[in-house]
Amino acid sequence: MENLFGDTFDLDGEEAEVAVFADVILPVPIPKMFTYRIPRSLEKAIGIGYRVIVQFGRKKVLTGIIGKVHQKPPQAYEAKPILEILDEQPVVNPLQIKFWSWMAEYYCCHIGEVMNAALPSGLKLNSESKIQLNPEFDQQTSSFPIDEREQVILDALTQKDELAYEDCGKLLGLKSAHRIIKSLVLKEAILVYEQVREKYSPKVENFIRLKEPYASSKAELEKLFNTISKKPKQEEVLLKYLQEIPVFQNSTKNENGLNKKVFSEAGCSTSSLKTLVKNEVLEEFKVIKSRFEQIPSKDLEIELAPFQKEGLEKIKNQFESKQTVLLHGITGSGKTEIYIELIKEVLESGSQVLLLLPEIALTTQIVARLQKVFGSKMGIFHSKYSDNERVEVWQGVLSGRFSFVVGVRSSIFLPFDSLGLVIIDEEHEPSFKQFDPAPRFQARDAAIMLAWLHQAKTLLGTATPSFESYYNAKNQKYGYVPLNKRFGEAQLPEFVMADILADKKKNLLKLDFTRILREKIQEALNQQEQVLIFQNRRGYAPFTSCDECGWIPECEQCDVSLTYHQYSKEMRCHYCGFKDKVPQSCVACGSNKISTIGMGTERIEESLSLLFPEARVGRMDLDTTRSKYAYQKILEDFGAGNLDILVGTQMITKGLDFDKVTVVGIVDADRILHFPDFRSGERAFQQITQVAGRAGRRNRRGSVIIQSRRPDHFVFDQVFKGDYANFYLTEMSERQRFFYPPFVKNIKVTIKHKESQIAQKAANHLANLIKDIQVKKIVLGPEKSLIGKIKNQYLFDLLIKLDKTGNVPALFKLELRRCLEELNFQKDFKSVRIVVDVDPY
DNA sequence: AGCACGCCGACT
DNA sequence: GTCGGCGTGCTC
Repeated sequence: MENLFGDTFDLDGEEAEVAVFADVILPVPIPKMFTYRIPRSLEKAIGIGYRVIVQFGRKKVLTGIIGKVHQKPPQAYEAKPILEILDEQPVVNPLQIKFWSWMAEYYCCHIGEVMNAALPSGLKLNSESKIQLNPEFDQQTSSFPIDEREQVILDALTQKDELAYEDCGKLLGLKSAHRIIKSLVLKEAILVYEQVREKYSPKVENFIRLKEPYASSKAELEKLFNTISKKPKQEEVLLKYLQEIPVFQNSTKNENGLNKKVFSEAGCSTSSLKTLVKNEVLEEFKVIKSRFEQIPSKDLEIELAPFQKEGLEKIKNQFESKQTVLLHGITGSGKTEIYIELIKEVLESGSQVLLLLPEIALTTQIVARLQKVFGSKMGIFHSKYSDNERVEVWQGVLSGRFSFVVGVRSSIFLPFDSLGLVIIDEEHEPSFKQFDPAPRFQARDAAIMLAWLHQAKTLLGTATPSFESYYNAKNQKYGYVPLNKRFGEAQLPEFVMADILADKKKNLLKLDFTRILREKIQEALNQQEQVLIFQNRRGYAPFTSCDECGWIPECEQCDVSLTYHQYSKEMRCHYCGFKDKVPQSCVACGSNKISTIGMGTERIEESLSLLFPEARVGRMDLDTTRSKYAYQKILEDFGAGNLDILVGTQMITKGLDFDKVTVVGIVDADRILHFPDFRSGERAFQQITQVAGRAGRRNRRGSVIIQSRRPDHFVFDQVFKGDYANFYLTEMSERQRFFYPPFVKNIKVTIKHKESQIAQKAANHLANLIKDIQVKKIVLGPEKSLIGKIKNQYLFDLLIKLDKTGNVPALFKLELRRCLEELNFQKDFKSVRIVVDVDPY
């Protein structure tokens, strides 16, 4: 109750009659939180970050997260109650809610979408609509007639207590049983309800132990052996147990028991085991096991080279005044050792550490190395992890089991509460940017924000900084620490340009390989050394075409040709997932001369086998590393010397240290260079430098052979000299002249509709609305998207180049939201979908 | 997004 | 009539 001054006061010493409300974040793309009423019974046990179950809409039940607790009743509607609280402790902390809100605002999406990306789906609950018989219902006395199909449902419900909504349709052979169910509900014959199920299930293993009195009395045990001596199978089981668990030496050993699978592995009879359990000699019990092994940490002393020590000190110095530091260390300069030292120090101070790695680097040596140092306090967050594994990492961070996490892009969402340091390794990697779905965030930038929220430091490490980061370092926004020496005085490789066109003219180009590259490979093979061949993935998608007329199978719903998937032997659309059989004859001319051309790497692999029949050639790309451990296996093979040549995409450039690699070849550098994108120069520099870094580490000088049609391009020269700074300056003047990032902020808006005309009109209209926003900017387009149609939706793009100064971007985004609302308000454009991508790639 | 509701054409 | 296809509007 409120008095005149707005104060609350107690009635008879009881608690004030003020209802408590919660703003709940729900996984729906609606730009707000939803206010629910907290029932009295739950008031004490609720706060920010708890998962709750609420009803949303007519019937659907959803998991949400409490974003705010307050006492302001909503004006326009009656708040529904929270149905249930799922947790004893919050699974999300207030800092995370702040982080989510920031992300939604910055990347122009909804907080529900952020939550969707942040929570492992094992923590999200789904509800399923079910029906059951209404206990009040009696068909005899009911005044409603039940028709034939309704009877089918009712009969089914006498067999089973409940039926899933979807199954009712199947039962009747209908697409949807909606009408029937509705009618039955109206007749009060059935009840509809929502069933929620927890998705996460802990890993449970069965254990066996000896029961009393045998466990504590030798005499009893001897008696037992006498009685079962005629049953050799049972005796064997018992002996196996006693052999593994010396019961009388240590009674706790028996308490903990023996994993049941030990018996089956030892070939003991499982039925005898069962009998012993039944006869109460042994007992079976369940133990919840972590999905992650316990690994002891060895406090390995790592001796830093003097230049690394110096680098470390510089980083720490710069952290005094700067939140973020860019560590620009050439390949082989030993950034990992520096990370380890820093991580150790921060962990000792009691704070948490997050190390972000690009996806493809996560399966490599660096992780194994870190694990040796940090053991079980290090959590790994993988993109190939199952749902259950993700939930366990999440809970591990929550419980404090993991104070240090190494992970991919999405690990910025883990429930850290006291980060002290965030490291982003390979900071320049474009894979830190999420394209689809929303939130379309750049994990590096988001991590810097996250660190700021924690008042933590951020270290960006790379051999080839992104221009954005280097620019920030130059402008004193970030600290900057260069590391120019290679560990162990390893030499820079020798660079050789191979002119594709010149060789072609002289007929020296064989199966895409120039003479010089072939010679270098042969040399290496003769010396028992290894070779890496790099092929860019872009532009080498596998496809199928007709040899007679050139027909290429295309997706019916999208503007792209179908790609050939070797492992499943089918044609697939990358954009909508459409699948088709590999065509046996040409649809256009009927010819049966259809050929399928695989990935670029596949072709290169074949060519190499033909050119060097004695060499053992391996391949590593998306196709060959689809399974969880395939990646490691190929690398192990190569590392052990079971392969002479390894062909691969980007993957082979990540964190590999193979001493025996002396030759690195880039088959087609032009594909990297001439990509229609303002970042293509930057990318080319980065990729070539990274690939080159794999050549000749320790004591041998390696060679890097680059094949190109334009060997005189200035990028190559700059890469050879390792002259990043100069290359940066050249490119940056271009970017400044043509208004590219980092001089402006790019925002891409994509307009989608299933009718080309409407999409175009809407795009034009939106462009005009945006042009009217009163900030400094350039609006380009609308233009048909690179891929004009996806999933039967026509796409048009707008690109906004925005002044970055002050609060212009924030202001603009606010106005942009208004424009989008205004557009969708017009009745012609009601079903137009719009996607906003801030800082697109 | 997901789901209901309502309107409409097609087919028994 | 009844099925199922879509467009539209709403969700605390």
